Amino acid sequence: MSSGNVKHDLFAQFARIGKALSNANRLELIEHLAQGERSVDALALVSGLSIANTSQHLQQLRQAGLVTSRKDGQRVYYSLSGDDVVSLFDGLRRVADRHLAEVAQLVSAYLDTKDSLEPVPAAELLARARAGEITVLDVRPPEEFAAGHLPGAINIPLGELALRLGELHPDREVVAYCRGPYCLLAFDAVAHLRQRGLQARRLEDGYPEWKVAGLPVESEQSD
Amino acid sequence: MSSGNVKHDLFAQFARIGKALSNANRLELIEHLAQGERSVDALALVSGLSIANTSQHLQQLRQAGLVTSRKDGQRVYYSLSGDDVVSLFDGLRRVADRHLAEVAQLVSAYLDTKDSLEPVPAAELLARARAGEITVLDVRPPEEFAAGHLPGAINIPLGELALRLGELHPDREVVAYCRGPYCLLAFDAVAHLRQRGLQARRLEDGYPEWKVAGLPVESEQSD
DNA sequence: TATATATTCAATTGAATGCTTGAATAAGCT
DNA sequence: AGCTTATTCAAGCATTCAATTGAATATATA
Repeated sequence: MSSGNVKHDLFAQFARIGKALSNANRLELIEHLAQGERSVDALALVSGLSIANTSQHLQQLRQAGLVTSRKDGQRVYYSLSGDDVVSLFDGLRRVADRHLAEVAQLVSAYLDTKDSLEPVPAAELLARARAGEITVLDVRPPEEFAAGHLPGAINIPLGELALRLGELHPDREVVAYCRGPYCLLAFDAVAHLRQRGLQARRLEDGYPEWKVAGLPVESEQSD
Repeated sequence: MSSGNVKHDLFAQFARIGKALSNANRLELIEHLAQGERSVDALALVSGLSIANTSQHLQQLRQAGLVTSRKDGQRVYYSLSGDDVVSLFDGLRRVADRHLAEVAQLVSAYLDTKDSLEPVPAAELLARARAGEITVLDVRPPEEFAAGHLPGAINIPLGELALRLGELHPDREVVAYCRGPYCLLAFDAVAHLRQRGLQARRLEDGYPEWKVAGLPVESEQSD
């Protein structure tokens, strides 16, 4: 009995975390937080939830130990409570990928519709970027950007795109890229930008392919 | 919008898995299944749930893609759908360990009460085992047992203990051990056996310590 | 001191969850 | 064919959840 109770209590604690992961909106918040500390209203904006609702979900995540918060001035910043949360989220994604048929369907549908976005070949990007006709957008995290990126590219991670639209020239076509041809970040970015009325396409490949092809790159140091 | 919907749908799928992990009883079922394929009634027995309730939880786990089932004769055997489920569960446990104060409290309370179980020193176990006064019980998984175990030990993984009590001599004291001094399997086994009215204590250390101390071991090959 | 801004709290509503109970399948056994 | 065992299905009840709404705290700015 004593062992049984403690064990069950322990599982009940684990279940609190499972419960925190049992809602799509909370998972979306976690994904945004995986890119760094965010305030409540920034999270509400990117997730499309009301402020109050966002706040309440964040509190549930905090009670489950998945996020922490700090108050600075009149706003509260939330962040993931550790890298283990990221890998837990990854584990969730991986299991879903492998064992839920619905996920495979969604992903393939996703990629299909995206092919209608007419990707830009590397040579075309290079020529038009040199001519100043396009904005080259790198949607990877800053660390990866710093390690190397396309010449003249500006770096706005996908999660910050909604907040930093002002940094893009409104009349110039945007060409987005990320890690590789199947990296979803660039798809998302293009879809997002088009929604906002900008002209946007994605690079046919990603940064690694570009580099391997011997095309010019920049890194923070060489700048 | 299109991107937003697909993305949200994708998260909704991930959330299904989170939901499956949001209940203590389901987590307990997963833990048992991590030790191998089990029938519904075996799971109901070890988890203390009603048959119908167990069946329903298992169906939820199956719908979330975490377990699969096969029918053999008149019974249905469930098993985890992959190793990724085990590591997902591990991730859950790890996050809980690190970020939930309640878990730390429970675990320390657990270990405290267990110290009242007066662990058996290695030398005493060796002497009394040779004299045939005690049953030496290894509660680790069969693979680990096969790789090496204490001389004369019998192997009943913790999850099977409830089902295989009959294999233990009812009047002989049982000394249980597992991986190490903080391995909870042996604690659980002792608590469980005492509940069932057997005399039981645990070895002070675990198998690795025993082996390192130069005490005699057996393995399946040398048998 | 008044007035925004950012966040949280509290109350409410409709839907979902966990568990129980009793009936319905379905596969052996005699 | 009957009987037993193992599992699933279906209905019902108390509890919990997600989201909305409007009010309540803080913290800044004028």
